[in-house]
Amino acid sequence: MQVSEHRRGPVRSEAARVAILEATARLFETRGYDQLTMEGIAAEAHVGKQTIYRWWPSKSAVVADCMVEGLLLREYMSPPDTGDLRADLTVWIGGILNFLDGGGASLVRSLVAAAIDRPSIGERLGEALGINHLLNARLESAVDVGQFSPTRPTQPFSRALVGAIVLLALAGEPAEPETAAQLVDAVLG
Amino acid sequence: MQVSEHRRGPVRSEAARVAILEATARLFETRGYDQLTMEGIAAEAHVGKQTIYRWWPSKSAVVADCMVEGLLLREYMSPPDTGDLRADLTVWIGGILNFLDGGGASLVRSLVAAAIDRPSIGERLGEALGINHLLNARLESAVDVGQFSPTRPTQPFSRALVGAIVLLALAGEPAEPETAAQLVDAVLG
DNA sequence: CATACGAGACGGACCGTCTCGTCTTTCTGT
DNA sequence: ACAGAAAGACGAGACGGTCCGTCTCGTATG
Repeated sequence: MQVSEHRRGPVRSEAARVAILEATARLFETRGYDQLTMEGIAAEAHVGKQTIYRWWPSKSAVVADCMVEGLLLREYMSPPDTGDLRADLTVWIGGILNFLDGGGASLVRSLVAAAIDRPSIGERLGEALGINHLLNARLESAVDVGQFSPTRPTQPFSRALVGAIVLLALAGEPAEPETAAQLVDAVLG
Repeated sequence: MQVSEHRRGPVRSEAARVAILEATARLFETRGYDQLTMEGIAAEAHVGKQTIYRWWPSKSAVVADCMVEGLLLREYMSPPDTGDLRADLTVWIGGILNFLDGGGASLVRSLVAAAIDRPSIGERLGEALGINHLLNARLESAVDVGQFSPTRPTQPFSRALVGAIVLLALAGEPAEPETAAQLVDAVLG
């Protein structure tokens, strides 16, 4: 029984989809979230506005798909693993703080704004940025070596660490050199 | 040499200032931050738009002053002090999570949105909501009783705890009963 | 022949500025 | 001392501008 899986007519244009996501990522990184407009995306991607609205309900949904596709951030997401948890976390957070001071804070603010606008982005943000995956994996590895107590739940720990970083990004104050080490000392004990 | 401290003409109307802040707080709590408009505030406060723009540069600046005046939140900011740090933090965070589940999450999301729009609100948020003051005081108290290591910096610890709560609010998922205890276990160790 | 596409017109919401006429406070001249 | 002028805050709202989200074209594709 040959059943057509497609309606009649042309299928969704992959070229348009990619062009929209890439244009969004491009504008997002240069202009920030609130300067990002549907009309701007359409123009940048050489696409009709209706083509965006046909597949995404809102600006933040487009941004969310940009993250899922890995077009945003991707770096700064994977803590190193040299066997020394405290040192690894300090280096990792130090790198993130440098990124924040170098203009990354506004990008993070924009991502949080997108997450507020559409809570599902918040989950994707957390997952895509490795709150659960990469950082948790590093913590599990530390448990095996006896550097992290098995009684401490890793997921809430990761949430606290990432939450502190997000608050630092929201505050917008330049981080002191010792901020990373202090944060690690504070949460590791 | 009599030097006048005032320009000529009438002084700023305290009635208008209070009416604007109260109208903002009222609309903010019922409508949320993005539904809050300058024109809506002006109408609700029976005030000309120019009177708002004369004293505040933006919507988020008005919201910031609402917080400074204590017209927003105020509860949920003071952790108890029974002498048992772990229990106190668990109870305190549990109360906040209940508040978030009961509709408070969208209010927090709106406040974070305001903080993004104007970073100075972020600082005021932190200060006014007790990240530094009340929670730090509770931690210092715990240091005196030997329940919190003096080598752990209290300010970054507070930031991590509040950051975790903010992320929970942004995620929008209802909190499990054990979430508060898990978070405390994760950060206290 | 059904449907996605690029392009863009359209009404609506809200922004931030401005311009009214009115009222209140302080300075100036007699 | 006292009238009036000067300055500025006030409520109200008109105005152009930007962006939204919907819609309607004609074209291209399966």
